[in-house]
Amino acid sequence: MAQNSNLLRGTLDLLILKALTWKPLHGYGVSEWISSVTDGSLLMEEGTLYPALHRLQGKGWIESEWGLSENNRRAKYYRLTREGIRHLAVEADSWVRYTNVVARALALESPQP
Amino acid sequence: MAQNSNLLRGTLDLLILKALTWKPLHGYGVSEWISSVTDGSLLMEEGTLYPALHRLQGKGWIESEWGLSENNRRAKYYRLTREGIRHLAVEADSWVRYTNVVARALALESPQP
DNA sequence: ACCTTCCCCTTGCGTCGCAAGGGGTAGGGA
DNA sequence: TCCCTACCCCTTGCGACGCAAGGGGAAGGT
Repeated sequence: MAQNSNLLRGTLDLLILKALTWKPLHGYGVSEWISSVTDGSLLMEEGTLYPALHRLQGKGWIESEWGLSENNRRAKYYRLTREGIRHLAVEADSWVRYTNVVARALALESPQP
Repeated sequence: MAQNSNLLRGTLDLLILKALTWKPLHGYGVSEWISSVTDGSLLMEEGTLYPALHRLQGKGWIESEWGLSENNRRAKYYRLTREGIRHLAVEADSWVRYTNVVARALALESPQP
């Protein structure tokens, strides 16, 4: 999948929040999760990911805590806040409705071959 | 539908190009088409639309010609170029694949209520 | 004469993905 | 021992672009 930043823009927060619904993850883990659930087709640059995490924390949707990773490394673990859970639901719903509208528009039959 | 510019970003070009698959339209007509096929749920600001049209023309995907509207007004009509048609197909396909991947990720069952 | 609708445009601003840099540590292999 | 890879965090500069807020002008009705 070509890296289309315009597409990512509408789903980045969504994907990160969704990743954290299972358990607290560090940034690296989030990026691994995203890569895995998209069959490696979606790569997230670190220069995209980390600022995004800080942004989400600034909005109060996630909170962080330093800890130790499974590989015995210093890592910052992020967890969803109650507000983050709520926001994820709202934004996911809005995303689904929006994409449905667009999909319907694109599916309209145009004239000519 | 809340005006989420992050979502629009990935679909604006797509919607404009799709609108022009029927027949040449002026900017105002494009915005009317989009509003109509989305049941009025997607409003496009003029400060968004016109620069977008110029951008698409710059890429060679559409071309323009001054004419007279049905209301007897001076209007610039845009039409798809051959390249524009090709690009629309490619981008639409990429959009569908991308949204499918994301939809699948969002549909994964998270633990906890 | 005015007002609404139609139709075009630009500037300034803020957001944000990305490329390109930076740094540091753990563990294994040469 | 030394290096190399994998892991893990971060920032700066830049460009792209949606949007709010401005602008202008002409047609048709009241």
